[in-house]
Amino acid sequence: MTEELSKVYEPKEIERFAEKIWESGNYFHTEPPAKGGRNSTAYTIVIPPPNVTGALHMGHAIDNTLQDVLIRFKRMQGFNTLWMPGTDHAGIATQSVVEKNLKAKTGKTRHDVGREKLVEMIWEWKEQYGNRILGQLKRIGASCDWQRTRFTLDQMCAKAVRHTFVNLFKKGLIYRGKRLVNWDSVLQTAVADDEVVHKTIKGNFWYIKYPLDDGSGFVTIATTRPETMLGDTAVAVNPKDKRAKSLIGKRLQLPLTGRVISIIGDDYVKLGEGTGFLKVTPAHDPNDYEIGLRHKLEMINILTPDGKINENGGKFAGMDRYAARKAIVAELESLGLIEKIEPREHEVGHSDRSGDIIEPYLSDQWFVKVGPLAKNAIEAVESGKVKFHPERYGKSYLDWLYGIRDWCISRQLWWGHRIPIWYCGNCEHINTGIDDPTECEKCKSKDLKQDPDVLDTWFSSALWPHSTLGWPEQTEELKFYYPTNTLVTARDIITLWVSRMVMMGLENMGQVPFSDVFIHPTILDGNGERMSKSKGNGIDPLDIIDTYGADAMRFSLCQMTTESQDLKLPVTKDEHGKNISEKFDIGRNFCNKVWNASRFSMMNLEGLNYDAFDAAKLHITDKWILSRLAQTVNEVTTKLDSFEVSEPLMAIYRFFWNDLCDWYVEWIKPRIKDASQKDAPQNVLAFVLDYTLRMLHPFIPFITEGIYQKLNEVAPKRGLKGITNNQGTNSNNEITKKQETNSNAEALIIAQWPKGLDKFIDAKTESEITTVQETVRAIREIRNKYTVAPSKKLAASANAPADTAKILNDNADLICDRANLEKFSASPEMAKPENAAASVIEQTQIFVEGLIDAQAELKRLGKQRDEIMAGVKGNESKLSNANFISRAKPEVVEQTKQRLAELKEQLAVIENNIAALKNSH
RNA sequence: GGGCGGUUAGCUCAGUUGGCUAGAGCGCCUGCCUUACAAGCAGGAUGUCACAGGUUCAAGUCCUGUACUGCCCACCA
Repeated sequence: MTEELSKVYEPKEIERFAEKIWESGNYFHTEPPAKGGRNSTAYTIVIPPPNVTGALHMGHAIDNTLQDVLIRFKRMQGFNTLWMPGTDHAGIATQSVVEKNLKAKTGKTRHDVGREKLVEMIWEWKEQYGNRILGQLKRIGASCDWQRTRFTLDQMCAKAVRHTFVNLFKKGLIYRGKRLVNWDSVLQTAVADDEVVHKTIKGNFWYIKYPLDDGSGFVTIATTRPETMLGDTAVAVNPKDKRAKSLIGKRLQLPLTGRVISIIGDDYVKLGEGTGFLKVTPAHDPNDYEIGLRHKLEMINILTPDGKINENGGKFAGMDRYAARKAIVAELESLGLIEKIEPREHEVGHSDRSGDIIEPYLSDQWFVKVGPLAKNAIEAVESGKVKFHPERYGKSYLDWLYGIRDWCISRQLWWGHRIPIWYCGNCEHINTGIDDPTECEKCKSKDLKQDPDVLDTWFSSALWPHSTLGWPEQTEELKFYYPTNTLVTARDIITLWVSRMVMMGLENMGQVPFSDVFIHPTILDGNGERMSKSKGNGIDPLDIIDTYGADAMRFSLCQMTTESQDLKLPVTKDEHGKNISEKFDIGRNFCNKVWNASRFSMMNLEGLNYDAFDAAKLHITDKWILSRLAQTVNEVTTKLDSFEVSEPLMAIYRFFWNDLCDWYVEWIKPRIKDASQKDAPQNVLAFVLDYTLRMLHPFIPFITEGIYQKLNEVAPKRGLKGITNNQGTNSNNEITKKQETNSNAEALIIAQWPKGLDKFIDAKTESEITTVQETVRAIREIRNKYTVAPSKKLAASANAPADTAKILNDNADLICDRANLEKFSASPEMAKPENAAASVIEQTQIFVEGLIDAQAELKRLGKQRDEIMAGVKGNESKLSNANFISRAKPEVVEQTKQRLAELKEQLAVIENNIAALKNSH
């Protein structure tokens, strides 16, 4: 990078270069100011900690890119900016991956190796894969404060978890109880409601006859899970059912078990549903459980933790539940007790982690009583203390909280935060403590046994915004960086995670954990399906980075980040088997354009003289590009602040490519080569490039930093002398104090975000240049239509109203330059030369001389006439409508009138030209 | 079953409070290797804004309904 910019843009090279700059300046790291206290100069984001189970995919890429955009934007604005990184231990997910691995390699189960050994193995796994994830984040360009990297299971987080549990337990908000929970028979643990995914599967509806005890017949029940009959303790019927009166209270012989059960009446049974008779299995169905409680029925558990029939299943004991289902159906069939079998599709809960079918299972579990916590979390959003962007996602958050049920937080796993509860061997007392208790609080017995279960992963994730800052210690970090500012995530964890962070943040800190929740689109594959490992449709961001570069990937992802809820990302494989997608072309092409425009600039900034700059000598094109820059800065800043990403990025894109490259750079080429004129364009170019790099930096940090460093070498002293003030620092942050001492900073990452350019906004200049550009385009169009060689110089002229003619004449050199003309002039009296092609813009006729193909000209003009005619008709019909005149806003009516008058004039001119052409034949 | 989205050019998508002839990128067509850039330059073609009603002077935009489609939530045997 010490030589001039290489001819070809090489993303890898510049990525490595920029990384080194950032590392050597330690710019990602930040500390609270010495004087302390949370104030408006802090800006904090905590990363949604990726699970250590695997590698990152494009969903993470977009999530972290957007966080980095915000962080870099705010850092440049001078905030003391902390992006807290880390990973999540992801209890079930990680343990099951390691267990599978163990089984595949050694054939052993977790019980073979034991708790301690298994946990050790998982830690090893975590080291390996956690580091890989952090490596991926670095490649994406994430400017996290890596020195603060946390893990949900590390000492600091563990302390926070322990405190939270003990506090809630002492408040009575955590309790233990025997409840029907979602049981995963593969992982052998309870899982939360939201870890259960419902899938439609094809099953059967089995109609089974239960004989009446008195031999007077039978009732028929219908079920999708026949094996659960082993646990039936009643059959229910709606009391309003016609058959109810004679049957309630009667007794049934439960087939295969010989158990006698009663027929009971319960409103829950819906009339006309099934057979009208409902088998009641309180230990294996949530509704039946409720019925069981109401009627004080016996609850018979028929399953073992690993999903087999237990000793209560008689001769079916020991069979897998699905084998038992078959056997039971077969036996019932042979007994003639199956009335019929109907195929039926129904919703069945599956474990999100193991994929196993969830069984409702009665067991002792720990719960959080969420009512009071949810109430506060609801209030936080309803009062606007926490805002969702886009707003509509606030509704799913609130809906969920309004319907919330107690949260089962215990898991029968080994990987996770162990529940800080000790049972006394001598009395019934349940002990808890922030430190491990050594004796029972009540009877002083030393016979204590810790609860074997661990906590749901989300319990520790819920504390993430404050646990990572050191809570419960009142650290300087906690005081300064909490509450955090923005949480960036996808919509699928609004309930699982966002809501719980709000609950726990309010509970532990008394303050919301963040003020804004930025929900970005979900990335789907080309078929519109969600990416997942099992489907094999996930895309590794490193594939994309290898092919297109990190900046190109970031650009494209940002460009796609609109308010829509999904992003389709069709990919194909290249010859090396890497995923590629033309969606990233826009980013790659743009980065290439930035590279080349910068190369051009560097080549033309040699000898830049800051002190020679004279504001009085600014050319109209200089004023124009500065005005465009100022407008763009304003738009970008406003939109980024309101969580728009695509729009501000595309505003810079248009400015950079269409204004700066297509017009300004071309226009200054002659002046910049002329020693007597070069000072203004050189200084303006350096300034505009500098400020454009600043705006682009949050989106494409590597390439902009690389170029900025080069710019610092080529033009160490820059800015517009006498106009732009050297921008100082507005921060308390030690790092950002290093911000520009002159007009430039030592690194772009800490350069000041552009501001205060409103003085450059110049509507008159912009409108004049627009007139010039339209004229150039009209001439080019004619050239193209006549396939005039680009190198051939032509002569052109224009008939225009006096004011327009003046603008055109004043800028004739600009027009000649961009339309490749040898001469151009305009006046209100200008006549159309013989053999000239003509075009009409507004009140102006453009003539390009020497083009005499009458046929082609007629065709061109005919088309132009049709277009204008359509406009005339549209406006006429509006104006002939009395209601339009009377009801539309006066300025709209006035506009329409003017527009119509203009169009009519143009039409007349074109028709004259057409007539003249025809006559000349 | 409840809730939230989507349907705009061949493809992937923008379109803020209703208001000039509905836009971008890619792809396509024509002409250019013009000393920053062929990953480029100049120009061009392409739309019943899903469908049906309604409100309005005016609807891609607001309202109602329909169709298709995606996601979230949900204990129906």
